[in-house]
This record gives sequence, structure tokens and C-alpha cells, in this order.
Amino acid sequence: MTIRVRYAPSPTGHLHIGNARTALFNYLFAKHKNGTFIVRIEDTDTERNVESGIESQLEQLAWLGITPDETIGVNETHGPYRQLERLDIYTRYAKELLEKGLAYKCYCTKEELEAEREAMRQAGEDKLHYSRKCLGAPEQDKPFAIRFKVPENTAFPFTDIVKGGVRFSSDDIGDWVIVKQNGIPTYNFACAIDDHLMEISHVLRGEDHITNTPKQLMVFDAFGWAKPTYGHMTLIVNDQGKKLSKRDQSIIQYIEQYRDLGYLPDAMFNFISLLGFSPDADGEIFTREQLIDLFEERRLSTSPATFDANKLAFINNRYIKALSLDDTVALCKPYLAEEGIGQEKDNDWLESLIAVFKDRLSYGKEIVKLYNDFFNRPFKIDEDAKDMLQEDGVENLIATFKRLVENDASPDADAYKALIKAAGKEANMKGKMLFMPIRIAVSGAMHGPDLPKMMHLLGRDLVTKRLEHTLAFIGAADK
RNA sequence: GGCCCGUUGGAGAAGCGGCUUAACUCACCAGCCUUUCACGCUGGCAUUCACGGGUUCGAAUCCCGUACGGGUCACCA
Repeated sequence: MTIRVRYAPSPTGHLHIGNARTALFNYLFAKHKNGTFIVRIEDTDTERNVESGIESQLEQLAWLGITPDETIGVNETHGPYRQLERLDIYTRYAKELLEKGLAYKCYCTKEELEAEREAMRQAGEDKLHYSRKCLGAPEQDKPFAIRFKVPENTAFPFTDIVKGGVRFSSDDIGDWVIVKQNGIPTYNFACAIDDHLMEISHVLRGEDHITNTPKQLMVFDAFGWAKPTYGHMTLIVNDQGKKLSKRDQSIIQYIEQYRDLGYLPDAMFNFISLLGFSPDADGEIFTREQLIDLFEERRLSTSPATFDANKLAFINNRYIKALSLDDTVALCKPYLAEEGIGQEKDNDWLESLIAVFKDRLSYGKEIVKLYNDFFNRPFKIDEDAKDMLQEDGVENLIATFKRLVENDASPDADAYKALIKAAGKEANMKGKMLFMPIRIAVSGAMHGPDLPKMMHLLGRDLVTKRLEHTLAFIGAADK
């Protein structure tokens, strides 16, 4: 069997993380099975279409490394791939249903329908289905929509790839609109027809679509077409367990934003692939090839996928660590330039700055934050670091080190290393008792990057100033 | 409210009737390495799988119910 899957976005804006997941899983599924991955544009909501929405979708997908085998301008064997260019097709099929008596024209206005629904609500009805008032009504010279005549008491069972057996009853579905008054088909109608004509074998989409499935199934039945296999992936939820809403500010939701922040495409690909899927392998870091190889639709999860920001940070950090220094510099440089950081410094300084922070970076732009925390914070000593400064000999060690630094005109990292060593010898301190007090004295913290490199970056003036500050602190604490 | 779905450690997440004294990852803690930090390595961290009942020789895994959470009910997709 030839596997053909599709990702069918509406060009209503940027690529959302949830849609990216849908695209990615379809892509993995296709590649794993040697099938075809198609991108179809569902632009039947002309109100919401945004300019360059299509380009934006395709571009963001390309950035992620998800390339369609078939779409606008690529291998157009089953085109066109924009629904607005397929209007005559839908019209033809709608007409066929009308002729067969499987659909009917509805002349109700939006206001009438709303009033009807409101009345049902008042009456406490569970099902707010269309009253069928236009079913069998005579032809009128008024604008009309076309409704599907939903068969009564009919079950629509299907085997869902991820959920297993699912069944909906037609009694829970009202006669729904297949062609709007403006002549454009609704999503469920166009989708079913295209899936058939494009010979889609598997439909992998978000769980929020599961109640659409019976509607699409009845279209297939009405035409006597063979149905694709459906699979509904669990939703992506936030840490409150709620579906990611585009309004939710707590999570960055658009691929473009991640790109702008300096996340790496490979890392994003990796991270997104773990949203509702777990490969049969240990660990969390996988290359594209591994993911294609490991992808199995059986391993799609049935419980909601939590968007774990910590995991994203961890994964991206792992990919940044694996980058060469040059690539990391290239990644970070624009963000520093944007903030006007290091403008007057040379390239060596830039390289050593990035080298020092490379391993702690979760995303490119974070370099700015790390830089600011490191250089700009008013110098203060962490609470948990203060005790160490009270140890015997520490004051003498720091004073000694300060004198040595002041005697050196412009020490580099290696020189600092030698100065630390010399200070240790002179003040008779070694190991942790040598490095830690100096670390605290110049950074205020017990943790941080490599000490000599860090001091070189800080520069001699700041180093001496901080040593002075620490000495004053120790002196004050003695009294 | 109707219809669908979910509930495993501090966090993510496997397992879906006996191989589980619940994988893996993050976080955390300890040790080793490093004259410091970080990296790396090693070890520790759920007597227990929302709750109640049932089926079974045996249940996190199957069934029923309860609670909680979520999705969906448009001339949006």
C-alpha cells in the first residue's frame, strides 16, 4: 500500500507549535514508511486568510527541515493544492449530493439560526441541532447554504491509530453545512473530498479534530469512497493541563519566535517529535534520521503531551554544546550586536566570552542575559558563599592575590592561572580553599565558568575592584 | 449539559495481564574526576501506578462506578 499523508494548514498566521507537531509527525510517518508527504493549503475561510500566510508556513517548515514531497510548485501530480483553486471540484460534488437527495439547500439566515439555537438552549436541550426547517422546502430565489442530510440512527465507527476503537452516532450530529452561502465549502466537506482525490491513505491530526471525523466519514459514505485510516494525536497542554491557546502568554508558541531567539532547528525538530511520541529507545536526544527510523505510530501517546519548557531548554542546550565555537559565535553575535555589547572589543574577546558561556546556553539570545548577569549586576556576594570567606587565611589569600594582580599590567587567562598558583603558594592555600575564595571574591558565587578565563573576561579593573569590595566585606564582618 | 478522551515520582515520560523489587530523561543528593567551577562517569531518589469495587492463581495493565482534568458541540479550520 502506498502511504500518502498530508499536513493541511490554514494560512492564518505563523506556524504554531501544535501545527508544527502535526506536520512533523506526518512527515516522520511518511519518511519511515517510504511514503509521500503532502502539504495542502486549506484557505476556505477567506476572512481569516492572511497575506503571505502560505509562504510563512512553508518557510517555517523548511527551517525545521520538513520538506514536502508534493505541494504548490512541487511535484504537482494531485493539485491544485490550494482549496480556493479547487472550488469547481467541490461545487460539482455538492451538486451530486443535492441531486441524490443527500443534501439540501438551506435558506435560513444567520440570525434565524442563532434565534433557533437560543430557543433550544432556553428549552434546556442537550443537542442544539439544526431544525431541518429547510429540508424539503421549495426552491427559492434567495441566498442559500447547502446542508448535508445526516442519516438517522447510524453509527460511524472507525479504528483510530492512537485511540483504538472510536464510535460516533449520527444522532449526535445535526445537519451541517457543506457549502456556505458564499459558495465556498466548509472545512469538513472540502477536507474529505481532497483526502479522497489526493489519495490520502492516513490522516494524522490533533485530537481536537476527532469530532470532525464522523462528518468526514459520512461524506466518504455518500460517495461510496474508500476511507483513509485516521489517527488523532493527543493535544499539547501547558503545565496547567490546558490546551495550548494562542492567547496563552506563558509559553512561546510560534516556531518563528523560537527561531528568533536562537533555538536550533535540529533541536526543535527533536523536541517537537517527543510531544506525544516516545521512541523505543533510551535517552531524549535523537537525530532526524534516528527519529525517522524509530517512528512508530503505535507509540503515539494517548494521554496529553505536556509542553515542558525545561525539556526544551535542556535539549537545545545539548545541541548548542555540540556546536563548534565558530558556529556558536555566529549564533550569538547578532544578539550581542543588537544590544550594543562588546562593540569596542575585538573578535578574541567575543570568542572568549562565548567560549565561557557556551555550555550554559539554552538558546542564542540567552547570551545577553548571561552577559548582563555577569558584568552588570551590582556586585554582591551570595548568602551561601559568605561563610567560606570567614575561614582562616582567606583574607590574607585574597589580599595577596589582589597585590599580584595589581602588579601585572594586563594578565590573560593563562597569566591569571599562574597568579592564582602563586597566591596559593605564598598564602599557603591549595585546592578548593585556594580557588573557591578567589572565585567568590571575584564573582560573588560558588558556581560559575572556568575561573581564569572568567577573570580575563572581566578585565583587570573589575577584578581588582571586586577583590577590594570583598576585602572590605571580610573586614566589616570581623568587627 | 450531550458526545469523546485522559489521570504513573519534584517534573517530563515508558510499561498496557506474569520478564516490573515500575524503563528512560530532567531536576535534586552523594561519590569519583578536575588544585576551583563546569563537563564527564558512578550511585541514590515511586513498597507503588487518582479513588472505590469487581474479574483472575496473578492487575499500573481488563471491567464497572466515583472524583478530578481536558477536548468538542459554527455558514472556523
